[in-house]
Amino acid sequence: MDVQRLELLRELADRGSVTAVALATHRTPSAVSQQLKVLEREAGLPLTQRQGRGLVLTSAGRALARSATDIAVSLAKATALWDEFRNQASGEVSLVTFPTAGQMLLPGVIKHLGPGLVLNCADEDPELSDFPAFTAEYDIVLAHSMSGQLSWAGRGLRVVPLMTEPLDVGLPVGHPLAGRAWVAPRDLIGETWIGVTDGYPFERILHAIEQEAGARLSMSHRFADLALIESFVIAGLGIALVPRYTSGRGQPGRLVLTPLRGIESERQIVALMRPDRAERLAVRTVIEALRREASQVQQSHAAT
Amino acid sequence: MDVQRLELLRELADRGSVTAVALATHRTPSAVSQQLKVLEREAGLPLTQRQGRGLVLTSAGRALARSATDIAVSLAKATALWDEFRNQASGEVSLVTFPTAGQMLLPGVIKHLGPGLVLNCADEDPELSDFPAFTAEYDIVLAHSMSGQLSWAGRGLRVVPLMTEPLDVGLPVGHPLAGRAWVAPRDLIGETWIGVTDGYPFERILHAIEQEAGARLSMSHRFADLALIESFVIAGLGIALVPRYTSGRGQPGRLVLTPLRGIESERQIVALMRPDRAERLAVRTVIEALRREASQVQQSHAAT
DNA sequence: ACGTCCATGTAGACAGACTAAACAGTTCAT
DNA sequence: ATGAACTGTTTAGTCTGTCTACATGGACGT
Repeated sequence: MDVQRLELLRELADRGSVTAVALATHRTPSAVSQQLKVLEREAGLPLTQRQGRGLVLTSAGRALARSATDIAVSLAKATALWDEFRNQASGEVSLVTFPTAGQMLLPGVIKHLGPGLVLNCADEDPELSDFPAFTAEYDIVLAHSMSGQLSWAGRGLRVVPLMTEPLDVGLPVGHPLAGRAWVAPRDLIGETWIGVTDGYPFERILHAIEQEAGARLSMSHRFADLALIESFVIAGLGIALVPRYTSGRGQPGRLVLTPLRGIESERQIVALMRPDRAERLAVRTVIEALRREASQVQQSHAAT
Repeated sequence: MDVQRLELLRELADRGSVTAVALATHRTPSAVSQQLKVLEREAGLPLTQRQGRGLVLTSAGRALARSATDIAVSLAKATALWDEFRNQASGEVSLVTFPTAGQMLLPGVIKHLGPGLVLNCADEDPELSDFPAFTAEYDIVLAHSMSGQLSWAGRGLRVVPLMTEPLDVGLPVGHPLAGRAWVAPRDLIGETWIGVTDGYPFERILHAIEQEAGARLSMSHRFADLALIESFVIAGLGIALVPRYTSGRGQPGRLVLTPLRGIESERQIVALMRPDRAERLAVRTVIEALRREASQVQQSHAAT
């Protein structure tokens, strides 16, 4: 029962193909296949099964892969303890984010990171992305979900809530509602909306508004990029739901954010991690920095 | 941070010398030394330190060895889960016992053990033995202690209580006290005692009797072997404290066991294990059998 | 039927952990 | 004081095991 081999099985469970595992672990597919074969012989019963041209785990294989995760976690815990002992958060940490969260949090985080800790960031369009899948590739995945709704529970991932960001109604200067301290769903009937592509949390809130107001909303466009949506709103082509902390940066003063009452209108920004990676000291350090930065952003907005 | 190397460090912590580790792991001392050197280089700071002609762990080394134990435990847990999955308790289990407990429990345990599980037993004289030290060599160590008093707490060992066995006063047939249902400490003043060698739990009870009765006891001999003590008692050379469930087998009917009241007179029989070994399915199975057997012995004596 | 995508065999190269033997320091006895 | 016996370490060389490179054999889509 070699740990390395078990790790390979776990990777197979995460990535779904021998080739992907080989790529991720800097090996040839042949090597992976051979090691899995040895593991299977040691285990005493089939762990994998051919399906089409691919390979899937048997129930036994999944069970063993779960155990492999436990081992990986306790191994990571041990090395983290060791790093604490020497108090140095070693190594590199990789991170993916969706654009707005990255813009809001990452610059501040990277500035306050100690030396010897390298944070490699990347961004990924949220519309077409399966956030949990990225945890195989990156140490930390910044994702968003509706409040209360844990879309990715039960996959065995570590979920750390970072902040909840209100979603306001974005209005152009001069709009009839632009002077109001807040608006209710019924105020919004008859407006033209700039929508976002499917899969966004915004979507559900719009439906909730429709439900509450008792009328359908007219949706004129569908964009993924926030800056694009904002420019349309500013141009008077419609109104939109926009995240409070990350809106209006491009053209300050020309977009009016108005809170929406009567509906819980917010998105939750969380960090997703594979449990073993979550234990690494370097990763935990970054997570801590993210939480500090998030609460700071929230406070600075509450003050104004 | 290789697991095998960490395991070696852990063994060093347990056994205290490179040679001992080499012997236990079927390697040459050279191999052990080399691997420890590699580990030290990986760890980044000294783990061992020469002391005299031996080698001791630094505080850093001890810390890392502790982590290594955690890893070993979770690894053992995983393989145990796997064995459960295939429901077969694989492999061999080694056990040491002091003579009386072995005589009382082991035959019954071995009889009811399933196939494919081999139990290797050995006995060790309890007088000169440091029970915890045997956990390095054997999977299960049967040890005894005074009730309530955990002589071997805090060493990071798993302790499973098996039974508490009363210690009665052994009298020869025809002794003035032999007809009594029970005796109190004051009844025992003036008797000549057959003692046991130092370190035995018996010792403390004798002291307690002295304290309670307010008089010193005269001790004529000191033996380790129970059968020898019994034969002296039967010969009328003195009386002795003997464990209730394992006495009088050699010459039935010639030794009278009389309960001692007014003093807690019992010994606790426990199983000692290294935490990682305690997780193995085969080991857990044996422990379960031991507990069953122990409670059965206790019940059968309570019935008479 | 073809090329493409998989996983898997086979042969050989390479790395790393081992043994054997010589070495160096400490302890203890004579 | 000196040698014998014990530590752990170094060196050189062997060997096991994991890797790569290349070839093979199915499964899918066109």
